[in-house]
This record gives sequence, structure tokens and C-alpha cells, in this order.
Amino acid sequence: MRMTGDDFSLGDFLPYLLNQAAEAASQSFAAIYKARYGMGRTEWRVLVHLGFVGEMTARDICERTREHKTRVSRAVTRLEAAGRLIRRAHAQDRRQELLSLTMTGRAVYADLSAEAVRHDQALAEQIGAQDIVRLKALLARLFAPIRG
Amino acid sequence: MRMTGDDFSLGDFLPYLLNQAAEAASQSFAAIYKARYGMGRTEWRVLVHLGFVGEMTARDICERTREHKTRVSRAVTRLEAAGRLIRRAHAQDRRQELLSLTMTGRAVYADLSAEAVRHDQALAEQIGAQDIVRLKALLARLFAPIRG
DNA sequence: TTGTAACAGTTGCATATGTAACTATCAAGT
DNA sequence: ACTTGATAGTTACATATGCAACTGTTACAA
Repeated sequence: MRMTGDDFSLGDFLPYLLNQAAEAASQSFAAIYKARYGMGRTEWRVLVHLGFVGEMTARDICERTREHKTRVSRAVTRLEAAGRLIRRAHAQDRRQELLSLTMTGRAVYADLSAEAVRHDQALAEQIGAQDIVRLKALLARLFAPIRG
Repeated sequence: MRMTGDDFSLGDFLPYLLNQAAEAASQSFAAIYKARYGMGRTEWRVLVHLGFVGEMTARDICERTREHKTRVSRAVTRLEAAGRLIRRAHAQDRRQELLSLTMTGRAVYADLSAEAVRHDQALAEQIGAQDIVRLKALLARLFAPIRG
């Protein structure tokens, strides 16, 4: 019976396990949107949300992605510069900007979201659909991510 | 029966779920080692490996953490500057440096690893030990992280 | 021995990032 | 109207990062 000392093992430490898994699962997909469109992770997330929801403010995106607002701001700037996104003034509140994808942006979204589906399917085949489903259910339940 | 189009949902995309969960689980602990010792994530990981294994090269740490070697190099520099780590020349191969913790470094490791154990226990209480165990088992098996 | 390739680790440079401060706008109370 | 405080979003500055190029070392073969 150990009264003191070092019960710590990195391989049992949940943040570490999750980070490793997240990196492993993200890597190959991140390579795609980077190589194909020169986009980073935050840009991809902004694009996804706009593609999925249609029109949102930067603040909405911050809430849903839990990204820092300066990151989102810069991602929006880059997406706009690439012609994938437009800003529209909010009628009632001129502080806000309503963001939406251009036709170009929607094409990128269509391409990448299809790629994401393939990516997930490949992962399911490689690892086992059964375990993927259980893992997703656990993650979704335990960490209450954004619905969508 | 949909033949085409948009089967994509961000909330079902595994890389996204894993990233969200990893961030949520890491956040509060990262705040501790940052506030208490001014360390970043890579420094924490280097420290943990040295505390756990005893003496390793930077390359070993790169392999086990899957971190980029420049990140590790810089983390080692900072840990050394803070007096938490020393370098020792490898007897046979002068390219390599054997890294180990100083007494100060071991004290930091003792403090933080104990904190990590508490962090994991708190998470288990909050979420349910049962689910944590299942989640860890899935992550460990599916993504084959470093044993240790 | 000499040449070549590989390797451990560092550094230069351009870019990305977080923090805090900033602008502009709105809302509410006086 | 006018202050006060909050909010959406941007920017300045210091720091962190990734990539590529670099140094110094080892292995090995001609």
C-alpha cells in the first residue's frame, strides 16, 4: 500500500491521451486543406461553420469553436482576401458583421466537407466502425461539444 | 435516399470532437503549470518524460511526444535556463546530449505530477470513473500512444 | 584516407499567436 | 442629451512557431 509518491503515469493522463489522439486524427486531414487551399485550422473551422449554418457573426463562431476572437478575426480576414467569404453589415447593430461564404467559398466547403466524410469513413474502416461510434458518443457526451 | 450532397456534420467529425475534448481537458491543468512555473505545454512534456524516465536525449523525447525537434530544442533551452534541467555529453556519440532533471526540476516534476493525479481524479469524479476508464482504454488502443 | 550520406541539435527568417489596448457602436440610466 | 459600461471587432507588440538551412558528428564504403 503506497502512502506517498509517484502514482503518475503520462500514458494514463487524459489530457495527454486526448491531445495525442486529436493530433493523430487531425493530421492527415489538415494536410489536405493546407495543401489544397493554403488554409489553417481556424480558417477551416470558420469555413465549416459558415458552410453549415449559412450566415453568422464572428462572435457566434468564437462561441461555437471556442477559438480566440483574434484568431477568428484574422482567419476571416484571410478568407475574405481569398474571396471565399463576404461581410455584410448588420441592419440593427452596426458593430456586428454578418459573414457568409461566396460561391467560391461554397465550392471549397463542398470539396472539403466531402473530403471530411471520406476521411471519417477511412478512419472507421481502419479502426473499426464499432469503436468509432462508441468513441464519438463518449466524447460528445462527456465534453458537450457544439451541436451541428 | 440521398445520392449526393452534404452528409457532413461538424459535430460528428472525429478530429473536431477530439480537439474540443483535448482542449477542454487540458485547459485547467495547463493554467496551473503556466501560472506556477511559467511553462508551456512542450516544457511540461519534456519535464514529464525526464521525470519519468530519468535521462533521455532530445531525439527520444521527440519520438515519444511526436513534437517537432525545434520545439523540443527550445523547450530544453528554457528549462535549462530555469535551472530545471542539465545536459550531459554522450560518451560514445558526441552529437547527442543526455538530458536529466536537476534537483529543482525534480521538485517541479513532483509538484506537477501530483497535481496531474489530482486533476485526473477530479475529472473522474466529475464525469464518472466508469466512462473515464472506457474513454482512456479506447484512446490508448485506437491511437497507440506512448506507453509509460 | 577520403568522400558521401545520415543524424542530433541549433538558428535565421518569415509567419502565427496571445495579451492588452484600441476604435466604433450600442444600451441604459440620469 | 450625456455619462457609464458593455460589446464586436481590429491592431500593436512581444513572443512562439514551422520550415529550411546550418554546424558538428558519426557511419560506412570506395
